[in-house]
Amino acid sequence: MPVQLPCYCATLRQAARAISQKYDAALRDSQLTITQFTLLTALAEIERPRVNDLADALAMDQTTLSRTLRIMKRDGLIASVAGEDRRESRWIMTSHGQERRKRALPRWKAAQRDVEKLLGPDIQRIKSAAFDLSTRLTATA
Amino acid sequence: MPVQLPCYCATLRQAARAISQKYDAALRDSQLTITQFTLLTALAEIERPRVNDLADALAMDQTTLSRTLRIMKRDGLIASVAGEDRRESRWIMTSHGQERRKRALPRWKAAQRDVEKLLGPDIQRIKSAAFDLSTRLTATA
DNA sequence: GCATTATATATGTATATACATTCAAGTCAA
DNA sequence: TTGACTTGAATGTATATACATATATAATGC
Repeated sequence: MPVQLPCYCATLRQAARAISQKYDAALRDSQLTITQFTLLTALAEIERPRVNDLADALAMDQTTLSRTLRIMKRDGLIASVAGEDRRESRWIMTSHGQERRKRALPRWKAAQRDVEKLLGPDIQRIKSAAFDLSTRLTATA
Repeated sequence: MPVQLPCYCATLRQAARAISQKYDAALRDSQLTITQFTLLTALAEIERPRVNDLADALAMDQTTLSRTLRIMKRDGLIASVAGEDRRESRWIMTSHGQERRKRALPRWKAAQRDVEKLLGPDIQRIKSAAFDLSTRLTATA
């Protein structure tokens, strides 16, 4: 059994690891990690974002995202297209990516429901508190 | 600015990333990551644990821990000693590890206080909810 | 005793993560 | 217009993470 730690960071990391394992397992058959699924979802909602737009929206480091995008491009899930500025490139989902996301969606939804059952109504509170924390921490950084 | 995502997993990962950056930055001068600091703290409290004891207590995968311990051993922070069973080894903090942890403690405490200020009393709720989640998720796994 | 099974840990491989730095391209001021 | 500065993204390097599997040792049943 896990032990109660005084450290907020360690406790949050614990929870993130545990929930990630659950979601990754749920998505395994769909050949997507939860990170990749999240990115595909972001691409479904943000119009031709640059790496930095995604980094901002997802509170991820640009260099982290850079490598993740490369992997997903290699696997044909996304593609980069030229922007106006020759430095930047814009990212879009390929049809292959769209298909895979579509197949993954019900599994993701099932995982969401499982977590809701597991935690009860607290889940909404913890989610908004977690979001608050990200927002405030990235703001002061 | 980060975007509100419906995914519990993505939101928790976001928060874990953000808070980890804060703690890692706070501990940088002490030459410890928050992961390593957490492990040293565990070694201060658990008597000669095996890898699996630590994995259980910290809700980490045994293979993950295996690599982290190797790094910390390489850096002289911890040492392994023989157990009764020839398969297992038991882990202890070295005096070097104790020193480094001692130096890191005030920085860690400062980070804790900062987070408390940033989130207010919600922090306790999110912490216990996060712990609940780990416990329940690892129980059903 | 020996084959089978169980347990403790490590390794191969792959993604996830981020800091420091580099590289390329755009902006702007003198 | 060119040199300084800024900005967008990638790379070098290192830790963090976990699944599948391997390895070594112990326990167990016959």
